[in-house]
Amino acid sequence: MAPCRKDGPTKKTMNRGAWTPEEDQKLAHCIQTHGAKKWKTVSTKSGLNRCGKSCRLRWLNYLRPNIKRGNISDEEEDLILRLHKLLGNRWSLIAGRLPGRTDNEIKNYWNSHLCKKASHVEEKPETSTTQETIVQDNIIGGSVMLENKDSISGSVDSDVIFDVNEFLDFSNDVSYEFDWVNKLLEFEQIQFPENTNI
DNA sequence: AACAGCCACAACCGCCTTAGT
DNA sequence: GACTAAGGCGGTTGTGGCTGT
Repeated sequence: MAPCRKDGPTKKTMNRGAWTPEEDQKLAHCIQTHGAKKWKTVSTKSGLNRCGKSCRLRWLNYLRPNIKRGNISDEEEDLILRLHKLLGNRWSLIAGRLPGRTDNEIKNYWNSHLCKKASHVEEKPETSTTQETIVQDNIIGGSVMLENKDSISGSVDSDVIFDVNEFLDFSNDVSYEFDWVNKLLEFEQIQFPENTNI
């Protein structure tokens, strides 16, 4: 969609750039009243000369409660690497598995830190892109069917089936639970035992 | 001390999807 | 079903701070 629509303030008259503490305060106050969904309403009622998208971004990335900033742990980093391998640049999905982290933060972290790391890993021979293709090919139609691929593993003796909707449904996860991660890592180890030491 | 280059990150842009009419 | 407004997402850019020369 267009960033800011014709009705209301135009691009030229809108506030842009860094947010001030006063703006943050106004935004937080307005969201308390109107909720963090109706961004058009929030942007107009708050008196901020910002478009709804800008308000949304500011809230989601900085003002939202329970946000973790900085200090991405080794565990989280490893998780990001693995998830990126599995999901690609689906930052919102990846962020959904890291409580308190935002897609923007993860995206930035990836671009500035992990991108190099990942490409370095890929330079090594035997790091298969085939497996990625297989995983992606299998995430179709609401379920993930991971079949026994002799050419890759040869040691798997049964099909593994995930419900991708369940797998990617992050709505119920509040705490830092690793059940799903374990599931993923187990799968990785079964399918690609040679590639578990990222 | 001054400058250049690099890096990290906040914010913006534009496309796509979804919801409402 | 067509149209419009709004939300969501990923890519990109701008800028401030840090580091090396």
